[in-house]
Amino acid sequence: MSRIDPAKIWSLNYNLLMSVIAGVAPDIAALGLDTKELFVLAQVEEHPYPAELAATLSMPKPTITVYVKRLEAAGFLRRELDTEDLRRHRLQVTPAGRKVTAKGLALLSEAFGARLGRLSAAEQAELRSLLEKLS
Amino acid sequence: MSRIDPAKIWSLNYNLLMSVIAGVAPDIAALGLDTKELFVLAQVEEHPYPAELAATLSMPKPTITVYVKRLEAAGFLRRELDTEDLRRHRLQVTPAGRKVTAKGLALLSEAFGARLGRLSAAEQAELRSLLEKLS
DNA sequence: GGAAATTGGTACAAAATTAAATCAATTCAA
DNA sequence: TTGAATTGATTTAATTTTGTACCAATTTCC
Repeated sequence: MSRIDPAKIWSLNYNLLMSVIAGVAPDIAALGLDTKELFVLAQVEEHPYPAELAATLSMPKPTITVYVKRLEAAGFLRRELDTEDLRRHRLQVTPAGRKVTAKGLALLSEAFGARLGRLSAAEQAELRSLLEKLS
Repeated sequence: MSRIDPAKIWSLNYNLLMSVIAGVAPDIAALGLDTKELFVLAQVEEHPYPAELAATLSMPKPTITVYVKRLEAAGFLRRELDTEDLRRHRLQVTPAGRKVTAKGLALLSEAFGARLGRLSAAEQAELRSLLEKLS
């Protein structure tokens, strides 16, 4: 059995993810959202503070600032000062934001689902389980 | 059993890859290379033409032009007109380029290998096999 | 053959992203 | 307490990335 090179797996995986996202980017853009904005929006419920978003998405803080500002301007997000800690801005997804997130993720699911379709249900579950262990 | 949401898997996977690469980016930079340049360089042997690189890496052509120019200036790459088709520029990795690629990929392997270490050898092989089916 | 369409690559200008510096609020340590 | 250090977020300026338009070489199709 050939030795497994982690960089090889990483790159394989990376190219796969990028090709999928490049494929749906135009459709997501049609929702009035760019892909990075969708990623941010999709994580807000779980991570309602910019600093948390920056950490989980591995993005610089100023980048998050920019996306949040745009998402707010688009009416997908609301910002309010956190009463516990006045440095923090607690983010809230608006109903419109929730709707557009669902649509965007549906597009991504459709596209990536087409690839996943090459795997059996059991293999898909296995993949998810492996990735969760790595995360 | 819970229904598998492809977008969920995609995002999990994306955050994982980004966090790994963000972790090694400084070390790769210390080699005089940024991460995207490393990805380009690592694919040149397999895809020696800019247009091919753009396709496999899902990057716009002008982006490849920029990276190739920098890699050439750094002495990691050589460019020559293809004798078969004078529109194409065939790329060649130089010995210095080969060396720096190996170092960069080693860093990536080390970082991602640390994550993969959470999996058994059999699981790692399974992961690779699943990803190959998807690619 | 030779126009029309396609393909590979680049230049330039515009847009996106980020590093560095900054400010304000909180926490820590004495 | 209080002042030093840390943390959350933003601004500004610089760098990176990319869309658009373009040129040159090749291919297609009449």
